[in-house]
Amino acid sequence: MEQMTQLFKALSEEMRLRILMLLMHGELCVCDLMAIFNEPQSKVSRHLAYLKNSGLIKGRRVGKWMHYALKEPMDGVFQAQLDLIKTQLTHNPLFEEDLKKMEEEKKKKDRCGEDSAITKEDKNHGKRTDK
Amino acid sequence: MEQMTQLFKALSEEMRLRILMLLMHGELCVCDLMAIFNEPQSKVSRHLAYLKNSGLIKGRRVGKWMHYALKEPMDGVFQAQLDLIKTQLTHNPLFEEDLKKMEEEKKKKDRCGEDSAITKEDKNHGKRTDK
DNA sequence: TTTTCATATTCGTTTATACGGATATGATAT
DNA sequence: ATATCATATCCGTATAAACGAATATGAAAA
Repeated sequence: MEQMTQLFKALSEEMRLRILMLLMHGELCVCDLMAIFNEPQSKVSRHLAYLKNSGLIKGRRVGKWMHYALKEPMDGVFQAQLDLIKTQLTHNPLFEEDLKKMEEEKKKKDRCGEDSAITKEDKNHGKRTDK
Repeated sequence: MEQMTQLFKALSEEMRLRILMLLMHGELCVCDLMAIFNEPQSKVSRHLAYLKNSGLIKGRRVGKWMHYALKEPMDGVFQAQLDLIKTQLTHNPLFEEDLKKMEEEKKKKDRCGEDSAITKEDKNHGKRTDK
C-alpha cells in the first residue's frame, strides 16, 4: 500500500516521468540525461535517487560514470503501470522530443561509457570493469 | 502533461486511493466516507476537494448532503489508470475491508440522502428525510 | 600522490501537502 | 428568523519536495 502511494509519488513529477520514458528504451548515464534535458546535474541526480529509492530503477557504476536502467526484475504492479504510461505518453510531443535527443546523444562517439556497453577493452587494456 | 503529473499526485495518497476505489462502485456522500474510514470530516472533505480539482470526481448537492461520484465522462487516460488500479488493488485487504463497510453503510436505512438515487420527488413533496 | 572527471549529497531556502480544530456556508427544519 | 445539519474552507502548524549552488566522494588520469 505504501509501496503503491510511493510509486505514484515517483510518477508525479515531470522530469521523473521523462527519465522513465527514456529508460524504457535502454540504459542511460547521468551525463546523457543532463544533455537531453539541459538541466543541472544536481537536479538530474536528485530525481534519479528518488526513482531508485522508489524501486523503479537501478544504477551500476561503469568507470567513473553511473548508468541507470529500469530495475530488473521489475515488480509486477510497477511494470503494468509503466506499460500503461508508455502507451499514454509515447505520442506526447515532449517525450518524442526527448527520444529524438536521446538518439542524437547516443550517436555522439566518445560519450561517457562509450556506447553504453561494448568497447571497454580499448581503454582498459583488455581488463573488464564489470559485467 | 501537467494534467498527468496532477493525476499521479492525486493517486499518491492513501485516503484518496481508498475513496476512488469505493466510488468505482457508485456514488457516496461525505458522511458515508466518514463512517467507512472513521476519519474526521475536514480530512475527508479536503481529499474530496483535491480529487475534484484533479478532474477525477464530481460532486452534486442532494439536499444538505454532497454526493460524490467518478467524473462522467472520465478522461480516457484517467479511465485507463483507474481500470488498472482497480485490478491491482481490489484484492488488497484494506480495500476489501472498505468495501465491506460500504455495503454495511448502504444497508442502513435513513442514511443521508437515502439510497443515493431515486427518492428525489418523495421528499420534496413534504415527506421527512430523517427520523 | 595529486588532479580531474562524473556523480552523489548537503545546505539554505522555497513551495506544496497534510493535519486537526475552528469557523464559514448553504440548505433544511422549526 | 433562528436553529440545525452536512459540508467546505480557513487557521496555524508540521512534514515532505523541490531547487541551485556548493561541497563531498570515488574512480581514473597524470
